[in-house]
Amino acid sequence: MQREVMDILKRRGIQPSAQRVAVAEHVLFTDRHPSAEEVFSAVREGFPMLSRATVYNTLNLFVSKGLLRALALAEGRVVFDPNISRHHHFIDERDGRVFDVPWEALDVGRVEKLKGFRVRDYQVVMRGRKSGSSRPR
Amino acid sequence: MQREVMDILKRRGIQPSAQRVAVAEHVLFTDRHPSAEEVFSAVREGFPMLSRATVYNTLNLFVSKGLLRALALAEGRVVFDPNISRHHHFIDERDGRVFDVPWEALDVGRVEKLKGFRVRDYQVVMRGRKSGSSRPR
DNA sequence: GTTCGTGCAAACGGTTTGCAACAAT
DNA sequence: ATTGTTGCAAACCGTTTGCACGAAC
Repeated sequence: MQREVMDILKRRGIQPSAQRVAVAEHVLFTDRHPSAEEVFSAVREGFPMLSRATVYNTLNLFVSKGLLRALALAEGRVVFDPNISRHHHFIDERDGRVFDVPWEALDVGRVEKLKGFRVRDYQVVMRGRKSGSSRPR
Repeated sequence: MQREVMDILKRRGIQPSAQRVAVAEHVLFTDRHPSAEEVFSAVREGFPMLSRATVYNTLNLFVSKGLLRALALAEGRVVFDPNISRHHHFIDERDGRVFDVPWEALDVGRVEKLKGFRVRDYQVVMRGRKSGSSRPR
């Protein structure tokens, strides 16, 4: 695992320090859209010598290297999404949790033909309540 | 104009103080999606005895009364949109400006049928470059 | 005189930056 | 020696809050 993560980092031109690998392990393989603070406390449990600044620096580094996307969907907090491919997002209005919605699950038409705008990227942002299992982890 | 704004506020159960009317005049009839800071400096030019806290309180009051929508589209700042009806948004990646895109300009299908999500509201968020007039105001 | 709105400054939460220490090359 | 990475604390920015004053009913 460590090995694999180190390779991913190197492939993007990121020097794989111990802290960066630890952060990567927690953020690259999740579908939970963690905030910087969540990453910080989670990683620190198994890695106490880790500072908040390093987490922020590392996450921003990953974003700039294309390993993560930063999402500013809800106000006041940015969350990170390791899913780089096109997809949509659903936000649970109760607790602010963010869920990925597959690109093929929705049909969006006429975006490319919009007059006056050169659309480089787009997504549908939905808000509502997740139905089914009331509070899964 | 003042008269008209006062009526709008009263109709929503908001006591129309001088500051609230001044803020309303600047934010209710614009398509520019101003931030709180922008509202503050703009309104203060014609109304110097106005504090930042009052602007924030007033904008939040307007949101809670349904006169405005708060949008957290770009990170680090919330902007306010007096357009309450359904519409989409386009964000110019050069300068972060936000534009409304009419609801009918796009086709979005299969949102209501999404398994596992009860979608109460949604919009398409697009990013790219505004074409045509390079820097309109 | 009670309620409501305001201004001010302080507090706040999330994020960034400056800097000195340290590790790796 | 140079370069790059970390931790710490301070700075920072947008926003909220506590409080006392003042206006309106």
